[in-house]
Amino acid sequence: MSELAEPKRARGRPKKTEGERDDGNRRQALIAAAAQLFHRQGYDATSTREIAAQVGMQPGSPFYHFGNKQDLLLAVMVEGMRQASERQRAACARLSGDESARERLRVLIRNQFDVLLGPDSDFIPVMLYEWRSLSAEQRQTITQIKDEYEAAWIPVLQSLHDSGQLQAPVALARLMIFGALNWAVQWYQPPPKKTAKKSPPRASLDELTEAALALFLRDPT
Amino acid sequence: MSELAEPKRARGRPKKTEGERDDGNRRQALIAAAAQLFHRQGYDATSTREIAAQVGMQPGSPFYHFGNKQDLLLAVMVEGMRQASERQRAACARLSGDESARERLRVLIRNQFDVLLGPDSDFIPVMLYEWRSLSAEQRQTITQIKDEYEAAWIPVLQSLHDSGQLQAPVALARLMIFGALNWAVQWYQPPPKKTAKKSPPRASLDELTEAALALFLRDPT
DNA sequence: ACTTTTACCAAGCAAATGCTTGGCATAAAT
DNA sequence: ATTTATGCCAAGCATTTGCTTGGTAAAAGT
Repeated sequence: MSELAEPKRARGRPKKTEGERDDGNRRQALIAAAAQLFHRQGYDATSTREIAAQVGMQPGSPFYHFGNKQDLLLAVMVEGMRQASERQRAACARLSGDESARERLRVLIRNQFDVLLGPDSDFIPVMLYEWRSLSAEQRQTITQIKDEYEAAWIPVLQSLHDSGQLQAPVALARLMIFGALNWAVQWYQPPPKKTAKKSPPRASLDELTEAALALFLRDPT
Repeated sequence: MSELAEPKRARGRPKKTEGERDDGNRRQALIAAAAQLFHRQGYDATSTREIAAQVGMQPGSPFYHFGNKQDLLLAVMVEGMRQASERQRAACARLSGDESARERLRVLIRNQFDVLLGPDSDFIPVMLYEWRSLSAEQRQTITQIKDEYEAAWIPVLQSLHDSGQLQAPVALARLMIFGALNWAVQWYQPPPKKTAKKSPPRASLDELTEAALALFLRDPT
């Protein structure tokens, strides 16, 4: 029956003296598992036991890495914003510099869809739809990061507004555009790779991006 | 001390023989209280005890009116959709008939903002942001009602698309427009009545409506 | 006057959940 | 070789939570 001699996972990793080599990848595994489950079921509907089981831990073990469940949620969101910001920076850096404002908006929107709907993107949806579960000061923490992320949109929108391609006031336009994009989490289903018959036509992220541009922007002059 | 002779609330209402006169207004009180608390704190974060206390009941009493907590949530959503549909019907009926498509969209958007952000409008936000907590068949129930509600938008959008005022494909445009509007629940704060100094300028629902129209539509040639 | 129905209270149960505590095995540090 | 720090297990505690059950006061029906 009970063979207590399984090839147990390596235990007892010490502190890392030489520059964070191979640091807490168990902690990262917890964050990833939590992101997935929080996304699928919601924060309150997901127990810490479930998260522990997903990474092969015992029910109490996650609390070695995180003081409480809320801290784990915050970690998911911070990790998500870190990834999103990095991607956005990279995507913008890929622009040669003299692109049109319309083109720069296209890049921002496409990146947002990627972060929201792409593969392994559970983090940002969790941030968008579970942030009521944070404490007041935790909320302040991620609000700060989020504002920084969204700041990159303002000059682009302002430029489009000045050239007449965007008519609504910039502040409200930004909020509504984010709404239109973020809401996609609620309805988007990725197109099947092997196109089965009878499946309703589903749009790709590129098609979504074009539709969004067509919805928000007028023709340049 | 314990005076057990308080003027206890009338109890023992029988079945209504004559056409539903004064029917279950305690049940309605429960639905309203649940809507408010679900809206403020979320479904999972609100206990049935809290709802009971809000209407002056004992912890177990709500289960006389509703079989379980999920049924109460469903009742909130159904009630919300009933109100929203009725308002939308009334607003559309108020149109003289030969209005422009743009004008008809304005009415729809304005009504949506009313339902989302107006006073005593906790029902629809609950429906939008808590429907993960429903069972599969409950979800089907409100999906049906919601589709009916949203159906009124399609001919208007189609007409705008045909006339070139709306460029994006109608199906995607509808989803994105609803996203832009529904997302307002996350950020909108009504403008203060007595305009205190130092308060950031906050838009009225009319201003939101105009901004939305300016964002989505082009000039009608 | 009587029965029945309605709407609720009083009390509590069983399960789930967040979190704690003490200990142990492994690996790094000395 | 010894010590120390780390990462996790095993077990459980305390609270919360959805929900149940038996009883009961008041109104409606007869």
